[in-house]
Amino acid sequence: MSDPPLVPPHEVDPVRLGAYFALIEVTSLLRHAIEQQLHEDGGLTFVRFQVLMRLHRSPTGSHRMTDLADAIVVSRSGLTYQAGLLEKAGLVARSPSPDDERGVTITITDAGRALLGRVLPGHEEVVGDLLFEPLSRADARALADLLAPVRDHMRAAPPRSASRRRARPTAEG
Amino acid sequence: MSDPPLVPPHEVDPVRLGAYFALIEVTSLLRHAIEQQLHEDGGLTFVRFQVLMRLHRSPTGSHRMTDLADAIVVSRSGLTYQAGLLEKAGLVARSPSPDDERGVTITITDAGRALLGRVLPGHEEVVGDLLFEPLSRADARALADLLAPVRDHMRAAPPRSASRRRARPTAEG
DNA sequence: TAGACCTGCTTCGACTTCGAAGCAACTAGG
DNA sequence: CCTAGTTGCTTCGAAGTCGAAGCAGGTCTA
Repeated sequence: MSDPPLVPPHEVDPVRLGAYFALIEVTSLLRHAIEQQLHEDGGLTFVRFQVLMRLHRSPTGSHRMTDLADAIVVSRSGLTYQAGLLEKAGLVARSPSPDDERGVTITITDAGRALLGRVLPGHEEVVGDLLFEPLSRADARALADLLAPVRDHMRAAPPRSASRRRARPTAEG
Repeated sequence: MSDPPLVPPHEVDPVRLGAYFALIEVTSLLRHAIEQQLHEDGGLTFVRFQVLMRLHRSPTGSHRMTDLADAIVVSRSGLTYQAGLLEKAGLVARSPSPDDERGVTITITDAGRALLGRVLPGHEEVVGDLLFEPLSRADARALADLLAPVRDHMRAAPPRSASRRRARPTAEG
């Protein structure tokens, strides 16, 4: 008798819990719907779509591989794989970076932009219907204003397993 | 000359765009950090963690497979796979549902709850540090209040490729 | 009760994803 | 110029994910 509790009881802020759960659930559902639309309308996955979008929105139409991987939050090897597929499909081109021989620059092609043109309307429709339908203009702005600092904070935070686990306020610089 | 533009120019609400991008980026980064912490602290993936959490928070400690798959937004086959792993590890048990012979009820074990107990502190730390650090209490509440209706709307929406693509207001019932 | 249909779960094959290891090219210090 | 260490990308094997197909168990209608 009197076993220690399997999950030590601790009070979790229910407001935070609700925000966290809703965030995970909303993006899971949204991503799922987006994947489906992209697949139907253009044979794309969300990752490949993000690659094309980032390149398309870049002034030069291109990026270094590593920068792109960080931007869309995917592993380097994962991006290599997807870039290979996109290249085989003629949607991007890869070339050695001019300044650094080991670097690879990935560039969107006209075919890539054309595919985006075919896929974007449906994409906007899905996002509009699912994410923004229940949100007023002010709500959308509020959401953006809440998430922007969070994103900046996460980007600034030690990218991977640095610190953590030693949250004690030590005197290290 | 005068080729048609590859991507037809259309005005996208920059506020919506910012909210959408920030949402995707924030959850991608958050999920990445969470996966890492769960793996280090308990050899769990996020999906397996979600399974255990849902079961743990259920009054009976159990769920039907299909309901659980819908709840955590994963395919049925995917859940079957993960449930197999969790069962092999002794963290859950599967049994035929009492009312419906083809249904399978999955139940968390004491070992499953114990593992949660070991993993949850680190989990809360990561979520707190990354997601909520830049947010005030009021911000967290605002975020939850914004996302709750979105979640409800998404849950209510036709789960998969229904309607869409015929957004034109036709006279069909 | 029979037949047709539907549902819940699992199996299967294809694809995606990751981290570790490998390789080429930069950089620093002598 | 060497050597050592670092950085950028790819290859490789292991694991996770999905949808389609399969199968057993329900449900409906006559």
